[in-house]
Amino acid sequence: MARVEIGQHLGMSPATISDLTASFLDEGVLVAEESSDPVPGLIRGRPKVRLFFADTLGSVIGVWTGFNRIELRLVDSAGHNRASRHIERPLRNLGADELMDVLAETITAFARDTGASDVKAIGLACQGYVDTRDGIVAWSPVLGARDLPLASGLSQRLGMPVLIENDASAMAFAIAQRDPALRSGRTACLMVGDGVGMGFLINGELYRGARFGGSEFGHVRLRRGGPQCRCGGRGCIEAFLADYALHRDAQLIDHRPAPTVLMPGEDAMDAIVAQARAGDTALLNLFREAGEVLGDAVGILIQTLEPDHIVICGPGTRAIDLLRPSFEAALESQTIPELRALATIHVVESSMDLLTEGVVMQALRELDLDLARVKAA
Amino acid sequence: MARVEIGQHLGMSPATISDLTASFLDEGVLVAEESSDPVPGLIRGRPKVRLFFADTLGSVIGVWTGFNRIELRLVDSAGHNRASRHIERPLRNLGADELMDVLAETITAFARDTGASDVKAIGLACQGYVDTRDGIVAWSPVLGARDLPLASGLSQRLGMPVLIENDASAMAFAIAQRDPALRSGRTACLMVGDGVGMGFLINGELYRGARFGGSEFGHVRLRRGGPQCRCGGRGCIEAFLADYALHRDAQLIDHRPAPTVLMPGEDAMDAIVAQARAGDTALLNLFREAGEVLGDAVGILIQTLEPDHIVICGPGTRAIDLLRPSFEAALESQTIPELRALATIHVVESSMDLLTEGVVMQALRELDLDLARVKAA
DNA sequence: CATATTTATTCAGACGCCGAATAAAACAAG
DNA sequence: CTTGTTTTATTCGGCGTCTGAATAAATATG
Repeated sequence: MARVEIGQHLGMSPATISDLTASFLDEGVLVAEESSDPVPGLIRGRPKVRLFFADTLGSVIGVWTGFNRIELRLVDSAGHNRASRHIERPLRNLGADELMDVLAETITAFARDTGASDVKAIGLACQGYVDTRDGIVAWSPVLGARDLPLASGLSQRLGMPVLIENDASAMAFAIAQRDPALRSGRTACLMVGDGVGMGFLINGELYRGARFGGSEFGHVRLRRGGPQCRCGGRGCIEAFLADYALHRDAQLIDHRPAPTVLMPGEDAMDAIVAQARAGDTALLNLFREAGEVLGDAVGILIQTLEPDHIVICGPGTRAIDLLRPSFEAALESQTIPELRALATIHVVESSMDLLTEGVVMQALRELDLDLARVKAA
Repeated sequence: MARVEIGQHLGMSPATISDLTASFLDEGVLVAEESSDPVPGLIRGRPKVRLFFADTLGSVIGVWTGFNRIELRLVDSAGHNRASRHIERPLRNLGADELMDVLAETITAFARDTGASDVKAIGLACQGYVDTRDGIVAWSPVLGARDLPLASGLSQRLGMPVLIENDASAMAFAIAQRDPALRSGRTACLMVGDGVGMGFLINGELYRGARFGGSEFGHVRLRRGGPQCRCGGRGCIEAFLADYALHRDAQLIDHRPAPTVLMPGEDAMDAIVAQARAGDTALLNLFREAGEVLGDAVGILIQTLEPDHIVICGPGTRAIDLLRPSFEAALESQTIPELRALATIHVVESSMDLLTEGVVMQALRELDLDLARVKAA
């Protein structure tokens, strides 16, 4: 954050950083820290002056569209969280126009209610395969539509640039921004929640596939003839680990009819976990199997990508204690020890509101790469 | 190859290329094409003069160590193949020193016999997880030893730099050098032969994992409790598709005892394929299952990495006609159509001697990145 | 032979970055 | 209070890379 530190990060001399930052300071894009350190301790020498982005350059709204929920967050140009909100609203099977109308209205209402008059861009994270270059949702387990031009549609309605991103990718990015260790080397971030997604980072940058999207790792088939998945297939990783899958299978154990609501709420999931922790063997078995699938999944990632870091995150980590024994057994039974030893496994109990932070940061980065480069340091 | 083309590839102006190449031409590193095009056709304007690397700058020997075979190739600095040889020699379970002695002697004899007195470096491709930075074979299904410092050991014996590489990575690199389309975007190259390996290229550069190695995708477990694999596990992709696996299972069908030789020769494999093509239902079943596993494997790659290109190569392609129906069915049944459509699937009937070409090119690239940059264009 | 077309080279200049010197801002010691 | 030490920031001359414009070179067309 201080000029010297920026230089070290970027491998450039302090002189260069002074040159570059001078113009930004003149323009008011950056501001220098006012106060000196209150208790600088035993450090000698001229104190470093940290630089921050000004908070007057406009703000960005980050949005996550879940299965039956919308999360919103307003962030100013200094990166400060100004407001956030979540709304219960089923989005499944809306028509394309209807969906975009609902999203545009929700975003407009959020901006109005929070008094945000300087919104410059929208970052939107959603489930499925997202073409981040053209702003198209190519495929989604939630939205019925395929090849939906979501970014242009929203951009037209809102009159500002809209960037869309896969939700697991946004989460991966957010988590890596919090932990510098995850920004070096290869980090595979498995998000378990509404579904299962994977964001993959190489040296802090999101891996992009053939159509500038991320991975659909959650729909890798692990068990032939396994349980039904939202994607229409059977035996996908998601069909064992996602909230809807655990909830459905828990209902089936109780011989209750298949649940009418496809996506359970947070409290329904908490109840299942509590019942399992209390010793319900049938439920424990369910989590044991889920842990095994998680171990198989992480094993595939390790054998295929040799990552430095594996992150398991999202609401699904609420039951990590129940998953862990079978997870570790499955992982060990199918990975080469030398490779397994290379990857450190992190469990990050992140909630979905971290995700909106990620999509905002990614949007800022895309919108102004020069600024982002300085910020990244 | 002509200056203008190099500039277009590197995104630089022709002026810059002239500057850069001028010094190389003076030093004799590059040579300009003498003859004008014999039949330039209907092209107007001053004809382009192509530049080549001189063939007098020394040569490189590329080596592949298989299960019971060593392939050698001598390439001069212009990239011309000067000589090649293969030797039947079981390498399994040799001690570390013994193995390196054998390799050093084989390479020395090859250089002597071919009159190559200007060998500047060795590129060596082998199976297993290779730390390409430190030149260490961290794990290998062939060599018993683990964390074997193969590069330094051979370098000491031969008195020249030795670069080692995973064999599937080397093959991927070689194939991509032949087809420019594979050098843009993401290319996953699945090599089926002695074992199953995968080389992954991003924009023509080999993907490197946490320890600067490639993937061990062949040892992803696809079928719990499946057949025995060389790695000690069960149900790995390799345990269905590799030559040794097909040969073993073919023997078992005939109620013959398990074969004593672990790795069958090319003619033994050809015999099995011929028998299957003649209509042997049990063998056809074997290939059907192998094709299914191949489809599952490619499905995982597509869902995880969203590659632009999938290449299936290596000796195992000899039976691609037998694999294809079940391969395509398995692939279709478990991939999201939008993602599957992004990846074009190439079957390249490459033999292992292409591999030595790849490891030489990779070695040249590592040894002199500046030259390689020009050559890549 | 003039014209068009494409390739290659020359040259002055822009741009980014750096090293060394210098200035600035703190603390420590006498 | 003065001097020295330490670390941060800025200034400035200069080096190296690359570029655009102009020019030269080499071929085909009419």
